Amino acid sequence: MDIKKEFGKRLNQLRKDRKMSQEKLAELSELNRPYISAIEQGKRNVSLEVISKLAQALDIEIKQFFEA
Amino acid sequence: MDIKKEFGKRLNQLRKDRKMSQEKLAELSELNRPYISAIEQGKRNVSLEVISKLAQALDIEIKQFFEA
DNA sequence: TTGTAGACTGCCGTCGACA
DNA sequence: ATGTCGACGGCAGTCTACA
Repeated sequence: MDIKKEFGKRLNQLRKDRKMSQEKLAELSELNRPYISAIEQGKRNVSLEVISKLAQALDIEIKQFFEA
Repeated sequence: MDIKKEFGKRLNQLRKDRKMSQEKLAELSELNRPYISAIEQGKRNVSLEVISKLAQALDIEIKQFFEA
């Protein structure tokens, strides 16, 4: 499957596991909410720095985005 | 350390482990050589699709970029 | 073989607004 | 709480060329 869609699904999963809203994730990651929405739908080709910010916000290591 | 620098160092390490030139890596990943050079020096904020291409070229999984 | 420069196109990431 | 739109500035990624 497309890497963007995979990443988006994983992000959505990790966020929901934490019962966190897109709004809250946007705040913690210092990104904006519509952008988080698009990422979770696999519409955006996010950069390393965005991946890093999201990992920090979710309190995980980057590699966890790419593990089952 | 800065995530871009970390990624660059790791890419350089993985490439050299395989005794591969930047030129060859550029060819396999369908990127261009000057760009590979900049990435390895931590100057570029690469995207998910580029990370994916580099992983394929090196025949590794993406998570290996983010493991020690 | 690698680093660097300049110029270019397209898209990332932002923001306000509406459903 | 989430999806979507439109407009925008800045930078990702390309290419040629030279050290």
